[in-house]
Amino acid sequence: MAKKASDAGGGRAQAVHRALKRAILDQALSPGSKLPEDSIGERLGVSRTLVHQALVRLSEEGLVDLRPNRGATVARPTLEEGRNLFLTRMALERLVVETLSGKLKPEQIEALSAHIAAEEAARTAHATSIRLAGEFHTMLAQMTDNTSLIRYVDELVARSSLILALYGRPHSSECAVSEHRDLLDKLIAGKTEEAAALMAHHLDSITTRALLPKEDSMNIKDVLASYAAAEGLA
Amino acid sequence: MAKKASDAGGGRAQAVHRALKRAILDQALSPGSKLPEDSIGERLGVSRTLVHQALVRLSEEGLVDLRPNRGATVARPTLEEGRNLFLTRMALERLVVETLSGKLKPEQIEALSAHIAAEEAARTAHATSIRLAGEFHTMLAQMTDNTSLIRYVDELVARSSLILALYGRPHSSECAVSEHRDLLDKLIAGKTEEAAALMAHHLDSITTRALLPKEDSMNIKDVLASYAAAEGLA
DNA sequence: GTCAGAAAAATTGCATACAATGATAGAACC
DNA sequence: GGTTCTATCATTGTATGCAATTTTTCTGAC
Repeated sequence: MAKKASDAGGGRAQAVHRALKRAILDQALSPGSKLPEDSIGERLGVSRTLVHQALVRLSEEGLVDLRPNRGATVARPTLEEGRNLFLTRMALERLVVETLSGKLKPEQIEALSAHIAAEEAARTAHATSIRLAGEFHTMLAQMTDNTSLIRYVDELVARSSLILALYGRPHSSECAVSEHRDLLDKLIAGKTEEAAALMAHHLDSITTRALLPKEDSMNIKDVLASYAAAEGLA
Repeated sequence: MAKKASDAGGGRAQAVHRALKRAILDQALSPGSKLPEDSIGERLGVSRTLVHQALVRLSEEGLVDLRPNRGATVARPTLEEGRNLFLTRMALERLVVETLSGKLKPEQIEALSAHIAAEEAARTAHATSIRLAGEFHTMLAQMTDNTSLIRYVDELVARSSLILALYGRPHSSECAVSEHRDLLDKLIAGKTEEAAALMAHHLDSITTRALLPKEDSMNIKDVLASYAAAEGLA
């Protein structure tokens, strides 16, 4: 008989890692949330050991802040980190585009096309929209067959989701879907430079569209600051 | 009182990770070597738990091959992985160069210059030569203040060392030192494109110079294959 | 009411212990 | 002699337990 479904794809350690990662990216755990090892372990039915390992790994991936002896929290990347992250993404995804341009196989084109359709269908659901948009980029990376490239793009896309969740405007990812389709067209046609430019523009517009603090994500200090100013205080 | 020197820079878990990483990169542990958890733990004076965590982490970084329930070995990257890895490096280090060009501060220039001098001094010692050459690239990355970029370049440089150790010709890194100095000059002068081109050429020449199997690293099958061909067999 | 200090609780870091999986060696059989 | 089955051993994967550190709560003074 097969192993338990929850173990799919590796040991339980990896399962815990995936579960937490998924929870963070789905914003079920919002940035800044505390992540106590034993309550997580209890909830997931594993020991603290495995949760600890998963948290360490997530902190290496930048999804979790881990301060020694003081516990883990869901990461709250700064705007500066966000901008740097998108710069790195751009460098890597340019390589993805260059690698793939004119070399996509029919079934790959099929899969990408289907995914874009799914993105269009999910345009209203904000959270899944972000997820699907990210998955498009990881799909592209996957097709390069370059393991380090795949890993890094995956990580950066995941962190990007976190950043978009933190700083993104409500409807910032809507326009991106058409850009995905345009990009795919250029890739199929083998127009490498145009595709690369499109990818650069795509990521740049995500950055500039999103990387401005949205109103309701301001912290208490910021909120009070404006009231204080209005009253001539502090 | 300060902590024990061996703990410097984080918990013991990280100390174990650094120790193993260093041992691998120094080729004290050669590619393919078995890495049993308890003997390592005994030797380092820590429990298997920490060794296990370090090995998992190293496997994520590509320095260790970890097969479930079958133990860890020092990674033996394939030539294909090596080529892909250098492609990824090129994409990222181009970003490093673009970020740094014309913006190096005097003390940074000083540090880089001193490092290049050290490389020249160590030209005879093959192992340290590889290490110093790598450190030059990680120093550059560090100066970008882009944390994801730093992390990925660090990782790729480390893996590159492994690959050079496996496939590099005995004296393949000698010429690279002068290229480092040329690159620094272009960076200081702010000639971004020239610097980027130089970096590309630098990495490319490392690749083509090194990524051909050296004679004594061929495995039995390969060795026999050439004999078989010479005799008109198989 | 607030502030400082101390005791208690909660939480992490690590080691040890146990269970499960794979490797190895020996015996039985062909 | 070689092959297969089995029993033993070695090694990993995970849980539990203990010590250390941090946070919280309680107490008492001002």
